[in-house]
Amino acid sequence: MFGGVNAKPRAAPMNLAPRHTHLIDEVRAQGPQTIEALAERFGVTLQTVRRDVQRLAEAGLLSRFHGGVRLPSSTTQNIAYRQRQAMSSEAKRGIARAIAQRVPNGCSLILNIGTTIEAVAHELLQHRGLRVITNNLHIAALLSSNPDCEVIVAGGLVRGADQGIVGEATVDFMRQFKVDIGLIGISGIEADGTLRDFDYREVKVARTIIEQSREVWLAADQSKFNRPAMVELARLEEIDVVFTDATPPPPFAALMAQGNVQCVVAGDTPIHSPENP
Amino acid sequence: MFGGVNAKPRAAPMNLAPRHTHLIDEVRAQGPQTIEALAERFGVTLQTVRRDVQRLAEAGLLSRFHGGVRLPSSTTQNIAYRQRQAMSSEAKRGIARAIAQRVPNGCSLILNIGTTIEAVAHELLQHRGLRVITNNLHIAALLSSNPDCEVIVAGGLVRGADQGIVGEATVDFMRQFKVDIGLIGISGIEADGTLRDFDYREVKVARTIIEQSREVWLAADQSKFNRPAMVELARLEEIDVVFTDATPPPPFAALMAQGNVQCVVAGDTPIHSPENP
DNA sequence: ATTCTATTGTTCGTTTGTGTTCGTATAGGT
DNA sequence: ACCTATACGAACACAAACGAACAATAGAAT
Repeated sequence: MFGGVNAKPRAAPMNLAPRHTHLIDEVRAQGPQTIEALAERFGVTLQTVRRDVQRLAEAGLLSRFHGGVRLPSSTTQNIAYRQRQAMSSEAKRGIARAIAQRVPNGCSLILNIGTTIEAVAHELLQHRGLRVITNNLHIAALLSSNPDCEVIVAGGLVRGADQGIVGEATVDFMRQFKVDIGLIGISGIEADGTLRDFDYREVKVARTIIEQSREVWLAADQSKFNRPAMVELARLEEIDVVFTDATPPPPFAALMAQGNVQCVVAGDTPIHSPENP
Repeated sequence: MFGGVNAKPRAAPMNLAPRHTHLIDEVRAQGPQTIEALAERFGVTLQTVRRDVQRLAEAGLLSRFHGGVRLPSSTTQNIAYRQRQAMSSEAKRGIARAIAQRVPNGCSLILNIGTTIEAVAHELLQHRGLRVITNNLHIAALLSSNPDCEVIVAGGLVRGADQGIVGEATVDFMRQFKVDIGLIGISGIEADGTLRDFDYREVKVARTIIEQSREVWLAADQSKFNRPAMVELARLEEIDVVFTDATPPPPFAALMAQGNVQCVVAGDTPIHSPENP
């Protein structure tokens, strides 16, 4: 044909070539890379790398800067605002990290409602072979983006306030499973050693989690100690490990010791890696 | 020389040829393969491999790129899903609006997986007194922000690609309920009147939805007609109303009439409000 | 036996990916 | 603020891969 003016039909639905996936892997593994380094790494032209990078950036998989690329800020996933909000608290993040470090790869977990627990889920994104059961929609959506994590969401009524799943059906559903670690958040711990929450439907779920877990961990920042709440959930003695961000006030140290409850204060504890962090 | 050594038991419309299975095994074992390598491996021409690969890719069993194929990775599927979500959004919205207009306030619904169904959920945000059961995380999160809507999410395994919930547990959970309207999406409707999908786990859920609904509505844009898919889900006669965005091609009008299936084409139909709009 | 259908091979026009060149935009130093 | 080295993106050329159409073949249905 002669130099006809071809109306370009617009290349829309492209699939990823193998080099594209390797390119992402490279950036994931090595951190930010220059275009030149990538070109040499794959034995192609600079222009070719630029084209690759442009597409990947358009798809939101990479973030480019003058001269190179890096991973997009905080792993691209469309996390809800309240989730970022949850992550923004330094104390929560510290607790979350302390917990995540002690979760071995390949184990089974139950995670329940609460912004602290959501922070933990975020820290678990890099773990491998986890099997997670949760009654928190945010956590389910977040962790299902980890291809190496099997996520099971509990059925039941969705609470509008925090997208938590509660109710009888949820309890029934949870009873089908038995996991290595049950991780729960809480509204308040009173001085008599009772754990309490506000929503009795959520309390029933938490109780079930305790029953169905071989080991029970509690995440509770310092504001929870001596905070009153309506419904009794459990007693401190039923917990195996408490994670918090500051040494608890007087009555609680004794209570924990007496109940044989281990207490981990995020930040100031030595980290002896469990199996394979 | 192609010695068709294997006697095929049945020449069903869309079954897996033996080479297809081997082809997937090969990719599973060896990783990404070029079309040329596969052609040589099986002693057939490039074009034949392309045809095989095209089918398998449509079924979601493989992911193809220029020059070859690989196993579909969860990131790949995720991208594909977002592209689908962005695609033909105008048609989807039209269908969604037509459906939402016919959903009376205060009724109970089941919504399943699919981008079109998600669009419907969007249009239902202003309805009041709905009770919605869904196995789609996006829909659950979306509708739970409507304070006047009771959302029940089904339990089960979360599929990474589209945050759909599938599996045995999901089916069991769904069986607890009986609703006014079951609304399902679909991958393809063949000319013989069978509704088909790609993921058999999702098919089981859809079947259950049909069983547990007093009335079954189907949302299917025009691209779904005559689109082949692997797993049979149901027959057209089991549907009460089909919602689409353009008059279906010839064979389907007759099929619907014969099966006593009402067909609503979004946009060109008069809207007689059902009970209370 | 014949007819029909599904699958494969063949051909050819079109699309896509890559390398090359060149004018423009950007970052960093003086 | 200026200047310069370097990165960037558009345009073109070429080869490989792709998909549609047609012909050939084997197996099943009649």
